This record gives sequence, C-alpha cells and structure tokens, in this order.
Amino acid sequence: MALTMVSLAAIAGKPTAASAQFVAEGRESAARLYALLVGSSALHGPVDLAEQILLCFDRALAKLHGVNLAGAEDDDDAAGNGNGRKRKPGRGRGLTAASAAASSKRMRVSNAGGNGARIERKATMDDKFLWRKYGQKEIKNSKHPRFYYRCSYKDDHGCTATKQVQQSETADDDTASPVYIITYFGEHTCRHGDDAAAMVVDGGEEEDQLSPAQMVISFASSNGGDASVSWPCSGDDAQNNSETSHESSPPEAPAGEEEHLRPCTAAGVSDEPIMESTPPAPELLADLKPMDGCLLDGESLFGMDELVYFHELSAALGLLDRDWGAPV
DNA sequence: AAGATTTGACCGCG
DNA sequence: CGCGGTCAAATCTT
Repeated sequence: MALTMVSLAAIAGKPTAASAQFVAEGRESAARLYALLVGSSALHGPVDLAEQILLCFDRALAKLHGVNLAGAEDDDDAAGNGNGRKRKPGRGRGLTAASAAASSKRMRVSNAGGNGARIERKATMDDKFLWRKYGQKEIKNSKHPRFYYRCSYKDDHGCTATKQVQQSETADDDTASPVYIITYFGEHTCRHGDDAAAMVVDGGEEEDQLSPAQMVISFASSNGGDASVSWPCSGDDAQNNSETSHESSPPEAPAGEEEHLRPCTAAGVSDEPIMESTPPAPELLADLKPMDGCLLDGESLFGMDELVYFHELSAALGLLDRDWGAPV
C-alpha cells in the first residue's frame, strides 16, 4: 500500500501541466511500441495490448486537458438494486475464451442489480481469471457487502485462488467513482489465466471502458508484506487517484478494513495484516510475486507516477518478463 | 440441461 | 456471542 500512497500522493497534489507532460511522453512511447509491433509482430496479443495502452494514454491526455472522450461511465446506472433478490447476472464466464468474452459483454446488458453490482462484477472479471462467486456477506461497519470469489477451476484443477471484492466506504457516496478493494488469496494452480488474459485482450475491451470504478488491489508476499496497487479503472484520472489516495487513509472504518487484506502470493496465503502506511521492505518486495489474478489489464489507466513506480518495481523484480499482461 | 448466481445457514475463531 | 468465510439448495439464464 505504500506503493499506492506514494504514487497517488504524487499525482494528487500535482498540477496537470507536469502530469500532461509525462503522459504525453508515455503516449509517444506507446505509439512507437505500437508501430513496432504492428510492423513486426505476427501475434495479435501484443499489438492489441499496445493499442490499448495507446488508447489509455490518449484518454489520460484528454482528461488532463479537460476533454471528455466518450466511453467511460454510464455504467452503474441502474445501480441501486432496489430489490435484492435472485439474479439477473450477466452470468459471467464460460470455460472457453470465446464464451468468456461473450459473458463479459453480457454483463453490460444485464444486471440492473444493486450496489453497483455491475461494476463490482466487472471488476471481478477483469483480472484475466475466471472467478466464480460463492458468497456475499454484509460486513460490519461497512455499507457495502463483501463478495467472495474463487477460481472457476477450483474443481477442475484444485486451484485454491480466491479473492474478495468490496466497495470502499468513502468514495462511493459521491457516486462518481466507487473504489473497489480487491484482495487475492491463494495461488492459481491452474494455467487458464493465461487463456483468459488473451481473451480479455481480444474481446473484453468495450466492457472495460464502461466502468468508472477504481480498484485497490492487494498482492501478498509469503511473509506478509504488502504490495497493494491501485488504479482507476476507467478514463478517470488524477482526480480519481486523489480519491484513492484518500481511500487509503480514510477517517473511518475502511482503514481497518484494508488492514485486513491479506494479499496472496504465488507461494500461498499470508495472514499478516497489511500496514497501509508502511513502505514495503526490500525483502518483502523480493518476495512479491506476480499473481496471475493481479495482472493489469489494458483498461487500467494508471496515473503516471503509479505506472512508473509499478513499472520500476516490476522490472526490479523481473516481473515484466513474465506473464504480466502478456497473453500466452 | 448445464452451469452460474443468490442467499440463508452453518462453522470456526476471537 | 458476534463476525467473517464458506457451503449448498434454490433459482435463473442461456
């Protein structure tokens, strides 16, 4: 979480001029990468990814300049559930890439359901893995329920990965951009995440642009170190980041809530609480492994500082050479 | 019919 | 005893 706080704080208090400069540079780099990939790569994945990055930068720039690119928002519209009963889900999933992509689209149509269920569900499905919801619980001192998901391949492969999604307290009231705290537990012993990753790149993008939600992702280290990352899920930029920043040090319950997050690690589950304000110790970072479920998909729009920081961190850990966002 | 979500019940822990 | 996590029957969508 220190990760989050550092980067977000930097963004929050900064004038747009400097930010725009960074974004512009990043955009240019992405454009070059895209050009290179288009010219040389026979694979769709990398090209799509580059295109997505490019798109994100464009949107970020547009935002910074006060321009409103179509797309984002109009999302949780019908949120509010009003009722609260059985489903109408977009039934998300499917064991094949094709069907999963389709389900992703389905989510958009259905689910007028409540508590921003759509966003929540979307956030749930965005991390390249196929999750199956197995529970929902009202949490004390929390206005929003916590959703429990497990890997869809639990039965097939005995995959023990699970995750919890909960809308944060502070940012949701202004409806503008709810923050979802996603905590991953356990390890994906299945390899389907790679397939899923590919499919998201291929088909899940429209959906991606819908959600104004932000996410605070918690990773885990085997020794309990924290390595949470947060980013806005939509075209919302620095503004959101600042909100997320606040989110990280809320005046009320959420703080305790986040301290409860026990990020997962490739090695297993840690029960150590996460200290929001404590910078990750080097040894903790060393233990940080990229959990598949924590992949950052194309829709994610990092604040520049975040991006840089995360990139550096990843590079330092040799993560970028792995399957982070790189469909196999 | 298959498979996913909903939701109340159950269980373990502090 | 309260709370959080999981189970499983019922329900719903495709």
